[in-house]
Amino acid sequence: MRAKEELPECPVATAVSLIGGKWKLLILRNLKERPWRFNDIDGISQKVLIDSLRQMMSDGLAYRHDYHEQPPRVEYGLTELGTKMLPIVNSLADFGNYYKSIIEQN
Amino acid sequence: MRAKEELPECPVATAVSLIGGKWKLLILRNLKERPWRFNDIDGISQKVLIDSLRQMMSDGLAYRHDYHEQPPRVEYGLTELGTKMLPIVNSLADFGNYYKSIIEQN
DNA sequence: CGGAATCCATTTTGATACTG
DNA sequence: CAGTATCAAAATGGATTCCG
Repeated sequence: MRAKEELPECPVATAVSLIGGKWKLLILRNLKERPWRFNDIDGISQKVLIDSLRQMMSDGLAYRHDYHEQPPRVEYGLTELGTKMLPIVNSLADFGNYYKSIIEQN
Repeated sequence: MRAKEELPECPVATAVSLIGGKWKLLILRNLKERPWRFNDIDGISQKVLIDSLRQMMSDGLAYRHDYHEQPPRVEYGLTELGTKMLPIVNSLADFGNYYKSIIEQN
């Protein structure tokens, strides 16, 4: 979790600081569907994926569970706090669909 | 407006492609309040501001009105399509407020 | 498999000075 | 005031190699 002092005053800016960056919203979209195993996201590289996940974990939005198996198996998912972000994903999806429908009319 | 072919299939990815980047959501937050004149946004530089606004205009989300006065006066605002993004800003604000309230409890 | 660690290229962002 | 132009700095992205 962030320290209070690091957060902007504006709530929108606070949220942006948590899910900004090129990929976090898409990661969120995937985590929403199901806790999931490494790999399998669009065109994101391993480095960027793991970096993003670690930030989300340190912000209290995602968790990681290691099954301690061989071969390795881990699982990522949203914490309860993380699930509170789902309305953001939904409003993005709504707008995306609307935008696409407008585009297609023309 | 974007061409259909440039848009990702996923609606979330579509929305992210429109409001991604470090500043667009904050610009959207400001445009929401009122059509407004240049300058006066947090710590954003003129260059980034104008670059972002131009992208938003070319995507059909924002408009620019030039009053053709001396000294120059222009006004930026959201198009009707742009206002359809406001639920995104609202969900961000809701989450931001929630996150801050959690932080303060600890 | 699920990473970690490097190294580097590209993209974004930002600071400053200048113009009509 | 509302921008341009230029350049520097920083964030981000990606490829590759290595490890338990």
